Amino acid sequence: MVPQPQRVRRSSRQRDAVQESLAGTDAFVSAQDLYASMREQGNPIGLATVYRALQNMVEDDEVDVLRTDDGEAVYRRCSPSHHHHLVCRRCGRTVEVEGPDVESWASTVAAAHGFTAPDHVVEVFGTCADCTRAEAAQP
Amino acid sequence: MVPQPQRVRRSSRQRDAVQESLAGTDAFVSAQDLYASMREQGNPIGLATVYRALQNMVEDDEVDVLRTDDGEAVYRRCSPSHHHHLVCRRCGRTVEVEGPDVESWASTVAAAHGFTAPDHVVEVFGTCADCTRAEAAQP
DNA sequence: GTCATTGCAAACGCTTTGCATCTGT
DNA sequence: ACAGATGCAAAGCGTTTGCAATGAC
Repeated sequence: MVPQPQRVRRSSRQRDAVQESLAGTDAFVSAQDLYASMREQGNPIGLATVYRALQNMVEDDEVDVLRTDDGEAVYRRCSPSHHHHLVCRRCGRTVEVEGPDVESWASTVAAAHGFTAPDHVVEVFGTCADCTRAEAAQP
Repeated sequence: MVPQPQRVRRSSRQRDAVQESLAGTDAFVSAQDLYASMREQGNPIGLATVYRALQNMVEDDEVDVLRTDDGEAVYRRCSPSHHHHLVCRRCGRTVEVEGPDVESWASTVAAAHGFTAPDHVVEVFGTCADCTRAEAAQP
């Protein structure tokens, strides 16, 4: 495995703004959402710049990215170590969780079928406490 | 929960062809791939029809669908019961696996954070035996 | 001065939709 | 005959890219 050359990154107002915006939430947000909210807050930025900043952060393992069922990419700042997510299907709030059991289960299953270099994606969806309450009040 | 009205489906040459095409493989394939391979095999069909047929099958729980990292939807015929997938990242070959441990882990984690109605997505990726051999021969 | 970054608009690729036509029942 | 299915082309939508201008170091 190559240590990957890690391109030089210059800092800039826009890049910092994206990071800050991402730091301000616990939810997975799309590039479009970020773009819109940054503009609303009087923070001029180009859509392409948002995408490029996010791409860079993904490369640098500063954010997690996953695809929604309708194909949109959503991003979230994350801790650098391996982990999984518990995502509220209503409000998008996210909790990082660890699952040592899952890790071993995944590699066992892979090995049992002759698969090597196992990797896995585990996302748990649910309705968070607040939203469960909200749904009970107004279904 | 509503028993879902389950729309009427008429049979047709094209629809049957899509089903048959899906039945012939163990891999997750995209709508575009299906479209291309069906045409190659002298089976005229419209791209929109492929998409519509696949949508119907997903609604009827006849196929699984998931998104690749680049946002393409890929489909695979599946057994009706709950299960997870072990997918070869090289050739797309797929094995359905069960993971009772994972099920319980997911609901435990959800409950621990006050989340209700847990659901989860677990996909294990790896390189299958054949592809591991192929990679060793030609990296 | 050099080279990464930005913004815009155009290009892309996958997917969906409108609509007239065809077809299964 | 009625309602669903088809094909084509056009539209949608999120994302990427070309390119000239700008800004960091």
